[in-house]
Amino acid sequence: MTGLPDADGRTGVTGLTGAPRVRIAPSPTGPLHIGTARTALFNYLFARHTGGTFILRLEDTDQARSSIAYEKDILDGLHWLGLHWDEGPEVAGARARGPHAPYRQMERLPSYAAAAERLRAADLVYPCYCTPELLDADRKAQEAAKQPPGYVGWCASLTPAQQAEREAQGRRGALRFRVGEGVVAFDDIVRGHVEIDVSNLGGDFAIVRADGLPLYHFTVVVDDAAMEITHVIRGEDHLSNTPKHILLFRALGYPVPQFAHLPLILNPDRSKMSKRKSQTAVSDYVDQGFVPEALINYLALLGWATGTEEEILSLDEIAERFDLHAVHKGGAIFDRKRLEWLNGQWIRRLAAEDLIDRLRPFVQAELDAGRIDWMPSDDELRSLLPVVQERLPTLGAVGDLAGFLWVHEVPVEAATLIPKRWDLATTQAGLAAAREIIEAIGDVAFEAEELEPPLRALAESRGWKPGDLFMAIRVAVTGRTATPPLFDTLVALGRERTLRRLDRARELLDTLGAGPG
RNA sequence: GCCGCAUUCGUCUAGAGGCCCAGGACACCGCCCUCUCAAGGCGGAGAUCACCGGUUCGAAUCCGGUAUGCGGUACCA
Repeated sequence: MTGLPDADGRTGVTGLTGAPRVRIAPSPTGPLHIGTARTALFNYLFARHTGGTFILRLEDTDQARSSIAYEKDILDGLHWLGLHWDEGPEVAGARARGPHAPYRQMERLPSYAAAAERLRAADLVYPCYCTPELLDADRKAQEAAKQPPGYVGWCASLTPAQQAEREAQGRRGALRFRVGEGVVAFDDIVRGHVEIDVSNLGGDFAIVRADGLPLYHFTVVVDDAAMEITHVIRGEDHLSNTPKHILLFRALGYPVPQFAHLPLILNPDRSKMSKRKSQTAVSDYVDQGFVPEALINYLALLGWATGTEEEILSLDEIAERFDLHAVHKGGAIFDRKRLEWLNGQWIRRLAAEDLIDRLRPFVQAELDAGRIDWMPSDDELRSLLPVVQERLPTLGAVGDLAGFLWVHEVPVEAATLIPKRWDLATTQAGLAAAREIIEAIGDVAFEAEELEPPLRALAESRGWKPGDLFMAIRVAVTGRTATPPLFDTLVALGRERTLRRLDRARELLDTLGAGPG
């Protein structure tokens, strides 16, 4: 096996001078989050722009919250976005490939144990037997005294004999890292120079739990070193944790990578984007019919700009232009309206066959939900594209836009059937006359160019505004006041169904006329 | 509380001392196109560049302070 890297106690700082190696390290404790996707994107862009390597590593040491279902959601989402990684697990649950495998932390336990042992041998770490209750009481006391909370160090100077005594009682200690004193400084690629005094770190922090499972701050350092990560590109929420990581890199004798902390994506109230206040799951955007091109394009421009006025850019075009130094420092509110606009832009750019392929699952979903009665053929969809493509804000809008074509009967409200400027009698007359004209046009000639002139002529001869006549017909055959262009709609519906729906609408009007009032 | 980070139109942003009494885009409003809805075109409104002081002939851009916001402060990641 390839585990136990650095068990030889390597201490020489070799430096990280080769091609860049970056990683995205999500925890499978929830569905793929927009923020994680953005971090993944920026790592990917940096790797592609610099000819570096992009790695996926799963941080699953929080066994209580991690699950294979979430792992699958994360991998699926990243694949959907087109953010392909060079090393890491391709399929949820499956073994990963790559020179530093495995890429799941629960499969890398021996390496953390070895690293912890090295720190223990150097007395840079010590077992702490404090109970959660004691820790909690300490914290409360500190809060009450307006003191910064932190580990007070009860177990920092236990003698080997005292430790042995506790172990003999069957107590297992967590491992705490001695933070020492001084100031940790680093030059963040996006934030610039940052300095934090070690006294603000909250005391000696735990790197291994009492049950033996390693903790985040520890695993991230051991793995980043083992995987030879050169640039740690992550969310700003980790900025304050960075000194802890640097201390560990040094203690372990590893070269310290470069850091780049990305601005946060915000809720409308400017707090960190959260499930409570925003739609954060990438899968929800997929389900609603956003195309990956648009989400990528949107996310890339959230916290970064090309410096030009280019706005619609593909993943490859963005990678060509990407520069980590140009990333913003301030957080950015997630603006769904702008995402929708971008989505429309990308949908309009799709080739016909591609659009049909992407639309099909959404039409199928309409069928599954019982909102339509049958599946249209690809030919049918293809003939609809000229009038539908520019009207789709999302793929999911297809049912709303054209669903009336694939149902046996369309619900029509009598009230909307009568155009604003018309009354009942005019509408009845209009639909009756229109019906005759439409019926007179044979199946063969049932084309938009054949339908429009005679209907327009009818309106003129009666002194009606064409728009009113067309609106009456529109509502009669679709049940709605907003649809694709009328004549294309009639053609898509076909002569028979158009006539049938006109008849039904006229019957509806007749019952209205016969009713009270 | 402590530590850290941030702050240009409602939103995303351009801007790295004079080209900016601040440009683009989304959203909004109006007009055009038009059978509705979109798309598209044109135009409009919208930012005393958080505030105060300093440096400079000149500051959105440099320095200091203040305010506000956010993040972190776990045997979560």
